[in-house]
Amino acid sequence: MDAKQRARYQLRARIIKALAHPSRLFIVDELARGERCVCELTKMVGADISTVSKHLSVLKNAGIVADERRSTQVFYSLKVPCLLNFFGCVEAVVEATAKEQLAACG
Amino acid sequence: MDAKQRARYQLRARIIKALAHPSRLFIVDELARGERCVCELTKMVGADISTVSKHLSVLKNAGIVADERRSTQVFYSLKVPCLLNFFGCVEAVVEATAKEQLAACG
DNA sequence: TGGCTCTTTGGCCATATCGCCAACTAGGCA
DNA sequence: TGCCTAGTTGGCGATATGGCCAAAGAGCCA
Repeated sequence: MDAKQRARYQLRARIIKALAHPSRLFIVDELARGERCVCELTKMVGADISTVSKHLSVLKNAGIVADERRSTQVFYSLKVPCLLNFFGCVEAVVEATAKEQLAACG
Repeated sequence: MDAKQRARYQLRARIIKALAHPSRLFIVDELARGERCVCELTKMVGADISTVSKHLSVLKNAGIVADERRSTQVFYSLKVPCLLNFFGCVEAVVEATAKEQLAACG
């Protein structure tokens, strides 16, 4: 792995890392249904608004969501719909793992 | 987000988290071409063998790779080929972000 | 301007991650 | 058995992450 290749994988990892948190996954799923303001997401996630705001900035910095201020509210939207296909795959891993554990238990 | 839903997103996040590291992404990419033993991956990654072994156990615990001992070597293989589609999407984010930055620079 | 709501940022602490070294285990072979 | 290579595990220090509270911005309206 040379320097160029390493830089490439670091970029990718940064994006995936941004998705690697339950609250952020939930937010992406929710934004897939349409734009939401921070206060709406805060209620749904059930955490402090500052925490949710930080999660949103992580997603924004990774290029996954976009933000738009309208009067006093900031609305976030999903920039990358193809991520949704990925979740199907992740779900497949979840199910496969669950099956293995069931099998292991007899 | 109720307890059931939260557990669901935690499972997904655990899998995504396992992918959220440059070396582990590289390993997954490499395993997509065929199985590799730890020593081969160690050479390619260019880190300590203990470090690579730990990365592999992270991927294994997430259900992403499988391991098989053959004599003194342990071969790892990819269990979830659909992840490769995901990388295409991640790459799209990388490129979109790069374009934005170029545009921002004029 | 002051006051209000919505949102972001800074600070702090607890916890998790990463990478190396060192020690240990597994299997092959003389 | 002893010795070798391949791999895993434990431990340590450095660094990053996640959550809350408190404080600061941003925009509206009186």
